[in-house]
Amino acid sequence: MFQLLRDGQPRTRAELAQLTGLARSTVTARVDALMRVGLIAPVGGATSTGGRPPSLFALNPAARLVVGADLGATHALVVVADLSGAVLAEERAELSIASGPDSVLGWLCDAVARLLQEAGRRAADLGAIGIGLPGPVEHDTGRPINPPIMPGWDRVDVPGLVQQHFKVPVLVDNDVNIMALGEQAMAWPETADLMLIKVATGIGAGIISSGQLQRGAQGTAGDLGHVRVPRGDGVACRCGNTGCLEALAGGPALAAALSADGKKAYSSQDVIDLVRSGDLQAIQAVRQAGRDIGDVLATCVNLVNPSVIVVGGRLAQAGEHLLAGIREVVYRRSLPLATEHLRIAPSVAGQRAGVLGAVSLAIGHVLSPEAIEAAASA
Amino acid sequence: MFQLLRDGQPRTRAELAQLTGLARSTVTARVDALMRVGLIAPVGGATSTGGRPPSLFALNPAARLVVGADLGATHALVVVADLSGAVLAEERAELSIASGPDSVLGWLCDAVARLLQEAGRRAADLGAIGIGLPGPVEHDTGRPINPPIMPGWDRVDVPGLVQQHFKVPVLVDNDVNIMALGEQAMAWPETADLMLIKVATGIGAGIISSGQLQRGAQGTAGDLGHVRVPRGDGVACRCGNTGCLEALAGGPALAAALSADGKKAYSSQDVIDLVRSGDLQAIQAVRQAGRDIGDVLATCVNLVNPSVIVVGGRLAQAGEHLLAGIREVVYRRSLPLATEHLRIAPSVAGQRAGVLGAVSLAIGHVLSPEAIEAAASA
DNA sequence: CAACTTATGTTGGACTATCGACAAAAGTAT
DNA sequence: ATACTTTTGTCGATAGTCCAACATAAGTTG
Repeated sequence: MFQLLRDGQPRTRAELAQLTGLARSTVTARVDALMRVGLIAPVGGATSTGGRPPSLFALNPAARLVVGADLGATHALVVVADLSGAVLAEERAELSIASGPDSVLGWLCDAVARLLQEAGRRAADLGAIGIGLPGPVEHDTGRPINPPIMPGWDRVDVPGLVQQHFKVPVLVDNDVNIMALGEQAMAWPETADLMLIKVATGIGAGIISSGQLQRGAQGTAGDLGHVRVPRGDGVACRCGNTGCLEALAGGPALAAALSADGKKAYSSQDVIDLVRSGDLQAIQAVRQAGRDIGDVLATCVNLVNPSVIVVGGRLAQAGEHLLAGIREVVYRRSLPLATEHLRIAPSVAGQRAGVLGAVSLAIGHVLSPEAIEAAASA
Repeated sequence: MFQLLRDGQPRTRAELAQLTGLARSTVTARVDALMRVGLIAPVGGATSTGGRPPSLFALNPAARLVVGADLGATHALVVVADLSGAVLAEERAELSIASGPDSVLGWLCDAVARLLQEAGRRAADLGAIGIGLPGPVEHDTGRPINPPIMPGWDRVDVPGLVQQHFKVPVLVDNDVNIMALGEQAMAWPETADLMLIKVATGIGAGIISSGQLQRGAQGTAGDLGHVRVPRGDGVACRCGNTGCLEALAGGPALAAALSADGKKAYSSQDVIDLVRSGDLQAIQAVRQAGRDIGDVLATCVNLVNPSVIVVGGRLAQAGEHLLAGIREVVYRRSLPLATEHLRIAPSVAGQRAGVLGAVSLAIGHVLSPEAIEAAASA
């Protein structure tokens, strides 16, 4: 019943009675309980229609706080947000994930403490913490599993470490997965089948199907970086194989290709700068990268049949060129049935997709029926 | 609580009380209710351990019947089964799906009536009907959507037509999806992430992820037949595109390739016969088809990270050659993380996978908590 | 056969959820 | 101001679920 109020839309008791089919008195009782806990709050401004004006109330976003953290390979972003997903305070740091769990999570906990103070709230107001990590994660336990770029993190009990400082549920997931959640929360709330493609140093996909994040048997679902593409024959990849998508269309690969042509491009950012400055070669390279990615995505579209593909990650910020390349191939190669209603759109959240997804994950936990039940009965 | 008995394993009241944490008296009450409805029945043979011997009981498979139907392009198979999935009677027919819904579903209903009689049961014992169709289906409504090889079926209300004869829930799904369900029920009951590949005239995948069948936004998920493969450059496909997997590794494609070499191969069956007779060229062709399919599957494995891939469909009956080709490429091309615990296995159910999946779908509906609740309160 | 052990059946009561009806509140229309 | 309308608050009645304790049944063990 409370789930009706999750959207944050104000309702009246009479409306709820109508929607749930319960008696008005029952609705009143439950509303009272939720009000006492503070999860819902009255909101003024109800106009009478000839009688006593109804009293509106809605989810109280300030009832609890959540933390969202996006820990990347070389940088980290942490925010404190309310239950509506509005960011109250944030902190960014250049921080190498390779410095290990103790160092990184230590910084994280310190940052959370600072952000709470900045927001003028206390640790007791925290409802949950969501964390995104750049590698495979066993979501049920919150442990990274054989992460390639996170030395020292293998099977570390991340929730346990964080809970030494904050005694709240800690939800950990892959960074691409939480980006997918973030984009869905921001831009596609009605879409149950969404696929997010992150194109940066690596290339990965986060899949939301039937409204549920698909993590796969070992939590490695969506790893598209090392799929073989025909055009890549013979190109060596850091993974040891050849012909990987990442070795062809990843940021470092593009930079290398351009610098071989005499351009000054050593990083993904340089590639983007070149594109923005109108460099034709760079534009062509990015567009071709889009085509290569599209080649793989065409298969993915046929396989999972999403209704939206969101393209995010650093390289997606190089204008429409990447998107154009992807669209070009996907719409040509995928089945008409699957592409008929398929939209391919740029990321809305951009660099904040990850952290917003972590927030969304945490909010989802705080507002889950079980958590609400526990809060209301306590 | 009833869900504990779904597995069919006999339990005692005391065991159930232990497992559910409920009081023994509560368990007794519920057990009585289920017994009155007939859904569970006593099963003898309990040995005492020093006191009064416990009375065992378990799901009563005979309580309800279900119908499973696998309607293929040119043939149809219908069975009546009990709640354990045991087939009580079956009927097969050479029947073209292209003869239209009225004709095909008419035959289906007649066949069900005959099978019920054969099993000595009445229509009132029916709990649900599961149907598999060779094309995309909108599962919620049971309507085929733009099916390529089912003229006259577009958006037809299949459940409605069947329910004119049998007033029970009718569940419709894609044939590959129900094959996946069938294999899971038969051979991999513990596996939550399973992918079934059907290799026959067409090539398709049924994906079960986190225990749930993935149907995609329009119900076309798993359509791998028209993915482009590098080796297929220039080969025309019936879909109008070129380089499709199906045009290279589908049954007709293999037959055509072999007959171009002077072999007598006009159908998928001929190819299988050649392989079984030890024809080297045919074996090589099938193995190469396996490699081509493996090429696509490698991408799929990285994307959905299943723990089992089951290879079924007509061409999978040509011994281990197809499987060998698939394994060869998948284990080379997919990420070590994803293949570490991946098993690639032949179909156990074979030609009956589809119909058993339809049975499984129907049983799942009959034994769902809602259906049980409704039955117990009635 | 008597004592003991284990499992099942039964009963009355506590607790909760929900409803329907009535009373009160807070406006509008005349 | 008065009547009317619409919404909200309160209270007792009812049904359903679950439990704890007791009584009974059906074996084993000495």
